[in-house]
Amino acid sequence: MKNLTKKEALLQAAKELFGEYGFAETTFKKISDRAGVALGLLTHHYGNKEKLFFAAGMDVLENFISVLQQATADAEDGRTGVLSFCRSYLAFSIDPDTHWLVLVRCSPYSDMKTSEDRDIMLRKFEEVHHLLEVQLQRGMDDGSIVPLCPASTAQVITGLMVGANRTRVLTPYTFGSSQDFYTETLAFVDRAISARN
Amino acid sequence: MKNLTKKEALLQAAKELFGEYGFAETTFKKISDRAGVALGLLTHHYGNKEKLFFAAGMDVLENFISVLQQATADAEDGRTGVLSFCRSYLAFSIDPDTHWLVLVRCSPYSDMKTSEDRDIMLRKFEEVHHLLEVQLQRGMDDGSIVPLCPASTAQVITGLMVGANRTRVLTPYTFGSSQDFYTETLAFVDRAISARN
Amino acid sequence: MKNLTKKEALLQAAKELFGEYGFAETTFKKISDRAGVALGLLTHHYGNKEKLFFAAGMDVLENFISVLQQATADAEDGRTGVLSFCRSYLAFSIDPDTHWLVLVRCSPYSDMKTSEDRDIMLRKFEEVHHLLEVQLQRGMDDGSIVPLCPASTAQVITGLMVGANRTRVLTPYTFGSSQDFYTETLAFVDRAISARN
Amino acid sequence: MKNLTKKEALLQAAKELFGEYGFAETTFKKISDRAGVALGLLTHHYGNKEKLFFAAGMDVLENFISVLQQATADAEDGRTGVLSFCRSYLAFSIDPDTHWLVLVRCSPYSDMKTSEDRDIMLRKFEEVHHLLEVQLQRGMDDGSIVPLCPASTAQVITGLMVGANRTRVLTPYTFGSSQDFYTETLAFVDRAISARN
DNA sequence: TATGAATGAGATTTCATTCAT
DNA sequence: AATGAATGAAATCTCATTCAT
Repeated sequence: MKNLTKKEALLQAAKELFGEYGFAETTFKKISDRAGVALGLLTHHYGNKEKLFFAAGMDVLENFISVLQQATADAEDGRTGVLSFCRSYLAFSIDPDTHWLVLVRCSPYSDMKTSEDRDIMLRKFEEVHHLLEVQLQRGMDDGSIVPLCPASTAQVITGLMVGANRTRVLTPYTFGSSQDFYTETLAFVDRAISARN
Repeated sequence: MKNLTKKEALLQAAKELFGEYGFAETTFKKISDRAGVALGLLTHHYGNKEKLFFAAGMDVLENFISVLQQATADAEDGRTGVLSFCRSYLAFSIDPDTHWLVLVRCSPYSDMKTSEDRDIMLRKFEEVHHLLEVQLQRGMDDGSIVPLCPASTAQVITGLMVGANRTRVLTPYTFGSSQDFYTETLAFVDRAISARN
Repeated sequence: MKNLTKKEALLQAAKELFGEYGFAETTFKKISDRAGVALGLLTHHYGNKEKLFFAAGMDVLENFISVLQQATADAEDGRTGVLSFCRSYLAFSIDPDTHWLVLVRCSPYSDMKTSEDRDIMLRKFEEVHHLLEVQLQRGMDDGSIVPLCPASTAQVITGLMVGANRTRVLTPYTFGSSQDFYTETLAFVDRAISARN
Repeated sequence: MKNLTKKEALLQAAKELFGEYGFAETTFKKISDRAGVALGLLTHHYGNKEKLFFAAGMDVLENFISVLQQATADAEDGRTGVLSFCRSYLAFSIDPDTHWLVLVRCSPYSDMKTSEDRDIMLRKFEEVHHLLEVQLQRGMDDGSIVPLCPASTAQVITGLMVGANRTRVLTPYTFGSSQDFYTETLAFVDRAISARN
């Protein structure tokens, strides 16, 4: 765990702190202290605070996307693929090792001001939508999903993931175990898309 | 429009600026300038920046709740009530006069740090969940909605509203008219809850 | 001397410090310490360091111009007016109460980067050229000055003032008393312009 | 043009950047980037920023002096020598290949703080004065120049060069072609020193 | 209630210089 | 000679909040 370069240690600390305290409440000092690194190294390696913020988010996003790719690749039909996508999405978000919260805070669904860095993330995030859209189309083709518009339904389901996830990680509203809440969410999606026999 | 007390002018300016720029980027100076009012009046009337932020959000939230109350009260059955709730939610969010964005930024689904003010909003927001839950229960009673857990389903649907709304007001992802996107969202909800005959 | 507002005290300290140490070596801390005033007052009253720098210079420039106006107004003919202009210019520059050095450092003849503030000073400085030009024209009209182009000669003479003054206040090159050096300078100008009989 | 050692490339870049942006606005990074050379070489070869600044200036000054030597050596009498000195001074300053601006910024007539490096330049600059003084003395001896004090007149004329040059390269005040302005300047000098018959 | 000058802690960013490789 | 990561002091500027008027 100590075989990190100083640049990597900085990114690691950034993921922890931005996730925990958000952008505004996280200072250069906190980051460099936690990373055990000189203050000036932050701008030396990452240019400025915002770039580091998005670098941290992008790192999580890339891991996230590869998990989703795996999950959808293994599915036997479109409906299963969609549900597997959703299950992995939610599972990733509550895994303490993923630093999910950084991504919540700099994703396109957060309220950061637009910036060049944000635009890059915006485009990267479209890969997530695409993965879902592919499964929806596949489900319509194989008859496991009712007829619907794949593009906009992908947005609706992503929206549901975003909202359910925020309910879970930002609010105190999920009574019962979060497992239950996520199970309900999956059931909701299933009812909305699956072709009944 | 000019018959505002200075205190009201401050709240008005706060709704505009917090909505447009967020909490951190909005300063006392900007608010008092926009309101055309002395800087010191801000603490005088509202105590501090955070209290003003939540006062602005609460003002929007109260309007929001009364719109939702109206919408659900008029419904003929549970399913219609739920759909009416959702339609009003989304319509409110794109009405330029409601200052919806402030609420987005200080709602429980945003990533503000916890504080006394936030807790108040948290509790107020439960009225929204309650309105929806009532319609879900009603729909199960009158047979227009499939059997499900009203409490957690209310959370799931609220989550969907939150996510769909963020997609619409924060991201550039809604191709087609936003009307279309919101229509798809309502159809999605309907498929997930309505009892088919 | 103590009946200064804090804003005035800041300008006073700025004139002293910018004059003595130049722009780069003068810090907010030094200025506010010398003025006995809070650090933040500097941006509160003057916006930023550069604006304060030019405010200090403009203050000196305005005093300078009114001295030159007086000096030229009293002259009996054009040649005397020009010489009086030069004498006053040089005298002003070695009067310890005028804070001349600030002006040297932000005048158009210094090497500050262009900025909005600098442009204002640039235009103000043209009043100096104009005063001199008027006397040159007058001298040609009354026969005390040889025929020449008043506009460009005004620039040449101003240039000479700038250079002689810099020799005097920035370099160690003026052997003999500076009085002598300035006397030589005036004699030089006189030889270059006066109509001999 | 590419047959520069890294040390020379550094000096070249320094002349360009210090000339264009001044001392404070020029950073090690900009210099090493422009030179295409590692950052650390700067201190390695030149010790520190100030030494590099003056090394750049001294390089220009040495070229300058040899041009002036040539110009005065060729003159047929003292008056012609002085005018040739002035003409060469001004021509050198507008030749784009000489990097004149660096010298403007670190010459004794600029407002750099005193330092060991500056003292060296100060002494070197005296050679310029000396060249001029020699021609003045020669002109008095050969009768082409009116009786005057050579030492202080050399200072006055150098001052005029400094000021005229600054008018030309730092201010926007020279209307007409700069050629015209420099011609006027030479005529002014001539009137002030030449013995009329 | 109303004003805006005053405060100073704190944040980000810059950058000359060092040094291990 | 050459590299560029690393350091941390220092500078500018921001801004919520206080307070005298």
